[in-house]
Amino acid sequence: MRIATWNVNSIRTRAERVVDWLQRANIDVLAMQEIKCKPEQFPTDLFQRAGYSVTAFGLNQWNGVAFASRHEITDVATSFAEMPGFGNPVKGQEAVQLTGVNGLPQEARALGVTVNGVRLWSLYVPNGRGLDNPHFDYKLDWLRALQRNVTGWLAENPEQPLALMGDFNIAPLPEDMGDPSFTVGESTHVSPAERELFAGFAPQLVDVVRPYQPEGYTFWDYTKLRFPRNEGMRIDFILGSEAFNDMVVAGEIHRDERKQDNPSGIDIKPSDHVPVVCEIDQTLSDDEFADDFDAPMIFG
DNA sequence: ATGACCTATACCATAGGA
Repeated sequence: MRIATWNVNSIRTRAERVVDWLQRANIDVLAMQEIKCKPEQFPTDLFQRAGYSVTAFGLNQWNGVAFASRHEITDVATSFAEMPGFGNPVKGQEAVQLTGVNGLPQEARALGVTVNGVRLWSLYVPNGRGLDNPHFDYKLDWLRALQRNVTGWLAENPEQPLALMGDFNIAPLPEDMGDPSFTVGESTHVSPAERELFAGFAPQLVDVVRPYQPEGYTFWDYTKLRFPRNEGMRIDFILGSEAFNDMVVAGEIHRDERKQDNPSGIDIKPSDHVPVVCEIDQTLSDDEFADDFDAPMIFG
């Protein structure tokens, strides 16, 4: 099963390009971030015609997360426990917008699903905006709450194949930051606090792509010729539990999707992020329950 | 020269992005 994450920067603008890539890259499950629309505005038909079902969560023109999958999606969650909120309630979304642990309205930044027995989260970690901005504290609190959830989920079931996928808005290692306008001590994405929190997902969760793809960025700012100069950042990740990581057989960063010209010639501008992919072989699973996918269990 | 963008919206200016 080929699993991917992609901050698409508006799915309505880029739907044809995304679906074309799904087919070219033979992707089974895609976690999307920044769909920038409500579920009823999502171009679901286009995905369905290509053989993908869609689960989307968005409140307005900001944020928004979704999954597209060739396999059945179950157990949908639009937030995790104790997720903090930010800002003001979105008008007209009282029915679906939950209140965070801090009393503020939760944003559309997390979507949990189960596919083929694998628990997957599409995550759009808050940007932070600036080290002295309230959004930065929100970012750290949001990550701390996520970490508490991961600890809880794996304490409950240590053998569960689980992956956090998405735009973490953190460049964890020095080599992950190639944008000269970001400086340790002055900028978000590279601060010690953010990097410590990211590193804190280990050893429960590990970056499953980096062993296969040790170099390369996943984002280049639209401005300042960042892509032609290759001044990007590695901020999009797939973090897998031990059971998930044991099944991984490939990891990829699809850098060409940042190019203006689509490899298939579709005239749609690129997102500022590129897809990050991992391939898992579920026959490698040690989980006796996962064996159900291949052969009936023999009891007694 | 280190600048040059992109998206959505109560739309021609602003918010948000990273």
